[in-house]
Amino acid sequence: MHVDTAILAPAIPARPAGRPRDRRLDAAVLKATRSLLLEVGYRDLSIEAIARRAGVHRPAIYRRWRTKAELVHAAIYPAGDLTLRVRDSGDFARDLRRFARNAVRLFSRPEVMAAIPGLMIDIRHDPGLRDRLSPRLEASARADFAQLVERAVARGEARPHIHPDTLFDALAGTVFLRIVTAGAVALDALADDLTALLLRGTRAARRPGTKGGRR
Amino acid sequence: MHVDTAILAPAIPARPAGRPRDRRLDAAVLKATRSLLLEVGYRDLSIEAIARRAGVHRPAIYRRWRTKAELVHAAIYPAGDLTLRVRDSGDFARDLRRFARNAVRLFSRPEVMAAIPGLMIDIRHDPGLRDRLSPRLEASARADFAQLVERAVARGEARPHIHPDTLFDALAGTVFLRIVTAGAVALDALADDLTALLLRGTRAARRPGTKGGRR
DNA sequence: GCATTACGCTACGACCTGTAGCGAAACGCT
DNA sequence: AGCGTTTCGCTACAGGTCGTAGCGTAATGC
Repeated sequence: MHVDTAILAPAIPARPAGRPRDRRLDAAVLKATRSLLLEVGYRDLSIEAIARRAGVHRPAIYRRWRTKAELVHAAIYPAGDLTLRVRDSGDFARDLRRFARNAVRLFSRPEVMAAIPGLMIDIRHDPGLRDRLSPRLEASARADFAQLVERAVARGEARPHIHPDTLFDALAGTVFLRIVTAGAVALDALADDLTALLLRGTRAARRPGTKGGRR
Repeated sequence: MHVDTAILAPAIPARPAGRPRDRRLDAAVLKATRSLLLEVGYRDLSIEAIARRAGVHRPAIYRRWRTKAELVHAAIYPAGDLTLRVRDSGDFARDLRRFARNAVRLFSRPEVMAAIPGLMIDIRHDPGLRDRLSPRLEASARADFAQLVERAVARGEARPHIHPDTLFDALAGTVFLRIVTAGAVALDALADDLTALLLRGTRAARRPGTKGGRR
């Protein structure tokens, strides 16, 4: 956005000189990207087809986004970062469950699930891409989450030495892998189950006296 | 392999009639696939380039594998399924840690990490592909893991009502997401950290008392 | 008016795709 | 020996995408 430009290069005027870009083209291209992403998937998503549907020519797209990955990222943003944020409610268990459910909602969105593996590929291909996308994709959500954990520790609701990033990955990664391997089924149950698992751990209650649960 | 053929279609003789395939071509193609996958990544991996490097023509490849996804799967198998299996040692905590470390080792392999997002994309694209790949990629490892959990519950080491699939996803998905977002750094620490998290949960200890244990 | 940039549009060479077809080779079967 | 079948090396095809270059024209700031 123009805000970014101003921040990154304050010396340059807001209007860069020359004919300004037509914002309607941006919107048309992003919309076409989203719809085509759902219809044909990331692999068969071609700049050519996007341009056709948007009623634009390819050079207009290349002028705005360097690669398909950056275009797709722009098209599905801000789905990623925002929905993974959780306000501190003062009840850590509740916040964790809310985070898990947000993750379920996020990764249940077909266009998100269609985009993420593609972005993973292209990020692996071009390390610079990670630096460009990561801040908006997840880095800021991570920072928020770390605060959440820190406060829960301060309140005595969570053990110290919990690594927020590990917990973050455990929540998001679990939901992601489940949807990839099993599809979008029984996700409410997964969110509750995962929350309970992360809160209590796998261990049996300290008194195994009544241990014969099953068998 | 020929064993599969015999199992899947016992009526068909082991030798299907006609000129037999040259196994050396299989090997050359798979080897070329692995090396090219590392060099150019899944996206830019073309059947054409694989054929060139393997000293083979494209039709010979298409005769063996229907799609790039199936070829890549064949090329990195059996990395996936085997290394995620853990024998029951009688100590659940130990087995979980071992599983986490195995996941780290598996997803640290560059060719595995280069292949997986690509397979995710193509699986999403062609649902039949999932049915063909999943059994070897992870379904059997899941079944093994479920047994491990069941026994731990029977021994009183784990709570009943733990969902093995959730725990499986929590282990594998966490490691996967971490490596995708942060790269292959500090993974030993992650494995230990994740294991502790899943065993004990996030909650502060009620009475730390004589516990404390390691670290 | 001048410089600059975006736009519509066309075009280019390069590459990959999936399939078809040719003659020859390698097997099982009769 | 002959037949049917399948693979192999090889060539070729039509179709698509890629990323860029270039044209004339439009829209802005100076």
